[in-house]
Amino acid sequence: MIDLRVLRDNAELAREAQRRRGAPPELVDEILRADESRRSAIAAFERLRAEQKELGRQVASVSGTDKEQLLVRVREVAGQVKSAEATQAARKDDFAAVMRQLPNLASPEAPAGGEDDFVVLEHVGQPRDFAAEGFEPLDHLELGRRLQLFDVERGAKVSGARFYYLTGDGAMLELALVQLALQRAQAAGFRPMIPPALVKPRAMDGTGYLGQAAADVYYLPDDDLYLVGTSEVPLAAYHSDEILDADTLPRRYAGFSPCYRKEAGSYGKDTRGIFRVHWFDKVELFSYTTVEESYAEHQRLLQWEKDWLTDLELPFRVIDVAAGDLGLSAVRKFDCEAWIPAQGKYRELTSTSNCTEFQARRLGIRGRFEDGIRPLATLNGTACAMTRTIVAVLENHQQPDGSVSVPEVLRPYFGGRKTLDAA
RNA sequence: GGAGGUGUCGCCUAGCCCGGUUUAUGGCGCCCGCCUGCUAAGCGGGUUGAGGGUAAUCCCCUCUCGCGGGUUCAAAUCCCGCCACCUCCGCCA
Repeated sequence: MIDLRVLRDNAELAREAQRRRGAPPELVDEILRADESRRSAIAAFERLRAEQKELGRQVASVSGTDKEQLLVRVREVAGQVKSAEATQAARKDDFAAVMRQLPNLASPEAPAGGEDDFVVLEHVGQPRDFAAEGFEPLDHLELGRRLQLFDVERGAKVSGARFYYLTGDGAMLELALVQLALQRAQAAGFRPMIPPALVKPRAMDGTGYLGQAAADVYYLPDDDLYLVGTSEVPLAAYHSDEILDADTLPRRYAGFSPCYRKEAGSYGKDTRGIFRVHWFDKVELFSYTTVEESYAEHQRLLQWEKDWLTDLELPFRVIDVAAGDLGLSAVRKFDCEAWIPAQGKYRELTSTSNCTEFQARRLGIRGRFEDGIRPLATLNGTACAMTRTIVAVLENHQQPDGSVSVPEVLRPYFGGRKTLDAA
């Protein structure tokens, strides 16, 4: 069951954190009230249940008129137990329902404010000066057309807007990125995983995606299954309802899966090319550790992402996402945004979140420590989201003749080729 | 999709037909002790797990026999639904 001691002890802190992310602080009070009535209902039920049990023992050991008399009393208690049990169950449900609405508490270190209040932590690499090189950069769609790397027209014909086919070297480029990302992740201690992309409601809700992000999620009503928007979901649910021994921590996984997103509310945004699509493939990093360790682990995930983008020779910046833009589950989030020349902007390529105990509580993921059993912390981070990485690689590594130079680290996957050229 | 079978405390297993001291039997493993040059063997004891109460590693309570309902004063045991696994058939990559 959910441990509320921290929330009780830090009710003021919790209210403050709620305010910071724009959620109603009354929710904290509501939760504490629901918790109280749940507790008293449970206590009442347990008292009656104990009495019933004791009477039952007596019934079993007597016979004749004594038994008949006892049974009268025992039936009465049984009735009370039944209603107390129902009350208790209802109070538990009430509590669980109100508890689910509570977002994770934003870290005090996260910048205050909303979507636009992020803080830029650093810039890595220099955007190319195309003017100095004497040519105007093409956007990824134009490059993709010339090199026949993907086909958005036929994607739309077959599946609708925001779908695409990766073709030829484009398909090979994705597989190269997958292969390299998984290899590097494995070398860094992450166990490669290919998880299911359809999950039950529990997994989706437990990771926090049925809250404010629910509109973005594909659902199959006939089967009561959701299409995941990231393999974070099956990787988090992997250890649901398990107790992991402390000496097996941290557990690190790298999942490769398709990701499905409705992109509701983004009509008209990023409609060109494959920058924003309803489906893409992604390698995702995921860690289970302790809350105390989670902050250092978060930095490690960020460092992994920075090294990856650096090795792909992409210029990028790192931002510290503001409290109001964290989503339900994260206490802190860092995004790496790569420079996209044709847009003249930095755009999100990777994102890493520390969810502390939020997902672990909802999914029943606990650790066994010397001083007892506690929820773990979960963290996730993008290793490589294929379409956006392809966009960034194409645009940043394009050459005046419309070809694209292959980053050094990817060349082994192209038989040593140094460029992608028109067929 | 169809038919049949199975699901018990870390693992194996008894109990289920015939509901009641089941706080679930036994073995393995594990822990403690004895014995023994050492080790093994042997002997004795302990050992389901989770949640909660409490200052508390004492103690107490609740839940726990795949999950959820039902019947009953009482369910591992009877009834219904669901899930997972196994075997066979069908279909299929």
